[in-house]
Amino acid sequence: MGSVADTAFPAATHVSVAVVFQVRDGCLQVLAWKRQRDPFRGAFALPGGYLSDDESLEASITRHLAAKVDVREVAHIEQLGTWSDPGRHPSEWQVMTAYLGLVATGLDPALPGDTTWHPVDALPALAFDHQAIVLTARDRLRAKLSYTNLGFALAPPTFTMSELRDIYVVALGHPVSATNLQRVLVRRGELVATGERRAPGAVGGRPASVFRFRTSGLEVTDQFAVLRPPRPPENRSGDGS
Amino acid sequence: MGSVADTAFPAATHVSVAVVFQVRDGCLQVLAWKRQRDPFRGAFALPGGYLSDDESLEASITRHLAAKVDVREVAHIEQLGTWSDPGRHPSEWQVMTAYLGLVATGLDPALPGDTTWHPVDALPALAFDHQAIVLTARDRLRAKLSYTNLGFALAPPTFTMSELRDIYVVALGHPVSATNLQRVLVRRGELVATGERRAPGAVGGRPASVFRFRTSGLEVTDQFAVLRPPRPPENRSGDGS
DNA sequence: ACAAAAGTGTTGTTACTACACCCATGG
DNA sequence: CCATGGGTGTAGTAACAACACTTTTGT
Repeated sequence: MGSVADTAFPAATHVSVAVVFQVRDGCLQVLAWKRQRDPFRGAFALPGGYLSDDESLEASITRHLAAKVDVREVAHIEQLGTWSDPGRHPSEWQVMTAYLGLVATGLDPALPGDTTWHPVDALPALAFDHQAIVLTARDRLRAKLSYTNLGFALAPPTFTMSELRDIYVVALGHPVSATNLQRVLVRRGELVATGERRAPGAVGGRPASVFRFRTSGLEVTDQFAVLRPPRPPENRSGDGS
Repeated sequence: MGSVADTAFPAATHVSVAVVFQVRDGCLQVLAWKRQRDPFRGAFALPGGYLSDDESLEASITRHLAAKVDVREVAHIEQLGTWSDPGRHPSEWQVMTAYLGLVATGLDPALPGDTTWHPVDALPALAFDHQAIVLTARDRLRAKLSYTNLGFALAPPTFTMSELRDIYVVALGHPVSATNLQRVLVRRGELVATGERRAPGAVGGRPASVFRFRTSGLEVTDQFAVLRPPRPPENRSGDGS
């Protein structure tokens, strides 16, 4: 790939890590485990580890994540980026590829003793450059909630609009109207009503309609926010809708 | 970072490559060089090469790019992603991080003999998985032209709206109105008028105003395409702009 | 005068937000 | 019968696209 003068150097080690988010207890939380060894003994770190022989990064992060959480409960995972500052690890030349993973609200995966959820708004000291990675992951999540159907990975299989609204509020960090959220997501085709209704709570109130996401795979629902291509010059009468 | 069972494996080699785009001769072109050696002898490949000791990926791609083009003429560069399929290189276990680079229209950098521009719409056979990388890069460029000021990296220092329109048409692949493009970019604060005017061509026509981009660094200009946070209840008169 | 290119004014549309008001249930 | 939460209807708005029309030049 390089020119003739290039030869393979003693290669950097490559690790994969994952920022796994879940909305639980009313706040956005991230999975981290407590290091027992130097460097950063006692600090929390993101789950991950070394890339193995003949393994893709996707396979690597899935394998390492499986040691911390049941990966069947991770509804979505995507590559965030690769960090390669030579000084990012104190004693090793290490390149890191980070992933964003999402677990639906309501699940409570079994975790090993060293692993816990931490509110993103009140993070403990994190090892290496992991804090910056977490914030990058949160930015990615917030952006994609706006223009994709990524909510499917944060929400339980079915939900009322109030429940979904609460999830969006926590993930986005700003108020969201359940009324308008419903209309936006239904119009985009992300959400469909199941026809069921949820019984009201002890204090009364009208029973809420139950919704689900139409698909459980990532779809871009608003690709061209601006500068969209011109519509083909259809005749506007007699459209088949 | 990993658990106790993890040890460093014989590490994959890591290469960086760049998809360098320029709008030239009325189409979007990408920089590639012709391989003289196996594998893929005779095919074209993206510029790039091995990661060196104590070097970040950004430094690496800049260094390798410098062998093919004057990097001072690359107006913008950003990480695209990392490809790690074990089978992507026929004889070596190789992880690749790809970058997107942009060169402004009008420049004509000196290139080595093995390196040429290729229209993205008529690519020759590319080595490895480089064709997929080029298409990913084009998608990224098209998306970011819509919601950021990334046009600054494709346009010359100053330009008329017709010239800028032609660049956007080629990069986006669909018609763009110069009239509306001006209003959108000026309203967003991306574009400012220099006050100069460009003399009309031989066939006449009104002289065109000359514009420039306000900044030459990436800025997100339309962060919340949807689900934007509610406006704070300001009094709408007397804003300080 | 006329063609060509640039620029302005204006209307229409989409996809939202905002908010008043109505509906269904439990105590 | 009324508080509570859910849902509907509708007005307001930002940011576009579309297009007719006007301005400024060269021949």
